Amino acid sequence: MPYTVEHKAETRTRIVTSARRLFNRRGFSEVSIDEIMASAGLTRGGFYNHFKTKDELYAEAISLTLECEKAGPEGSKIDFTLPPERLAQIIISAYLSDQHFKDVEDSCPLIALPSDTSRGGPPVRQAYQQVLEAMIGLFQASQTGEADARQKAIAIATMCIGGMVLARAVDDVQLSEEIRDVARGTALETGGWSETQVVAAAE
Amino acid sequence: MPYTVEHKAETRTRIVTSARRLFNRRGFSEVSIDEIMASAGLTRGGFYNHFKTKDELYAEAISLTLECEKAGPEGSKIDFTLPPERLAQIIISAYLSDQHFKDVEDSCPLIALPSDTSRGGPPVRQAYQQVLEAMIGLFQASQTGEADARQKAIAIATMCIGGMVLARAVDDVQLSEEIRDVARGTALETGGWSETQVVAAAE
DNA sequence: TGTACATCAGTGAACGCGCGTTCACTGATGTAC
DNA sequence: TGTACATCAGTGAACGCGCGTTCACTGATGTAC
Repeated sequence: MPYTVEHKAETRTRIVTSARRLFNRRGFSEVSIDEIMASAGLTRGGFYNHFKTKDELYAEAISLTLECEKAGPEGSKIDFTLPPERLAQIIISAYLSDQHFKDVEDSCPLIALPSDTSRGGPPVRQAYQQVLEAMIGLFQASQTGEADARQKAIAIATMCIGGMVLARAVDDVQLSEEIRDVARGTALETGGWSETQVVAAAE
Repeated sequence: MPYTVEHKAETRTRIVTSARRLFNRRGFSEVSIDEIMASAGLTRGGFYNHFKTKDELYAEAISLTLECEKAGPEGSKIDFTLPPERLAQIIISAYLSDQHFKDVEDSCPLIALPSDTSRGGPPVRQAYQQVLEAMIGLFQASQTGEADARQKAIAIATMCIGGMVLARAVDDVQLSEEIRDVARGTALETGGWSETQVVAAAE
């Protein structure tokens, strides 16, 4: 048996990672297999040793987020062992941060690809849902004791994702910031925290 | 001068309307000029009598919403002469309604095309921003007297659009409804209204 | 330990297809006489 | 009022191009002897 199983798995992951970055920037249909493979250091034809069709990639590109780190941008090394309440506050801030806003390629696919996902088949949508549920679960864990913990978690997630989606679509940088500021404030307030609290926690 | 100016303007509008519906369903890049023209009852070549490139259509397709009716789905004839506070409540409910959720083609482009817009040039983004600002302005008008009227308006808009974007991307219908319910409740609460109030107002 | 071999990940030319755009044309129309 | 004409909205064949996918191949590798 030539080449190890690990070798093939590694190559496959490299393809999915390249695809995720390109999809985040330009969407599913505007990225060609040629580009994905070249970006992974491979050539066109080899793609079909790993995937049956291009569509098969979509779901995997979105799910990739779950395997590496739950939410938040690549660069920000968030400590997921923190107590849930503090973790939630930090994630809200990181999610709506300037860094995450600008880092399109490595950003959360929930922000970059909702429209593409809406138009996709069940596999992509299920992957999207799974990542979203993970995010909701994270916020829900910060609301222990609250009767409407899940509702609050959903509201916070909607604020974070919705705020970033709008901030990215708009042309004016100032409006973009304004939306993110409001989203951050509202999300924190919904969670029962004030903005100053988070700043203090970050120090 | 053969054919009236109105005739050409009408045809142009017909093309943009067809494009808007197709874009809403499948996104900018997945719709061909052939399809748009056929859907408008015309043939391929004529397109370039009205537009220089395909890109020119994107902004116009999004702006179209402003000219016809401000926000809300095509079917729901919303009375924009109502007092701002009641109008806002009705719009929130209509925006997150089952009808608007299912009517993809005639839905608000803010929901259907945020990802496509993010990847587009300044004209599309400006058009998107204009429609968003109109929606924010509408909610802001319902908050007269409030010091943070604009912030509240932005939060409500983010909830409405973000909620619908997520509801459309997710695979499970129940989760989809759950998100819209939470978004509706939170948006109304942010505006200072209760759910029951709106139901009463609708009767 | 060294070698011959079978496997299969990766290559790159080739395929058919549909796209955005161009262009020579046609024919419905408003206008000048 | 009736007609000949100029205009230009709309037509549809044609263009070059890049896409997703296929396929015969190649050559690096782990394994059997």
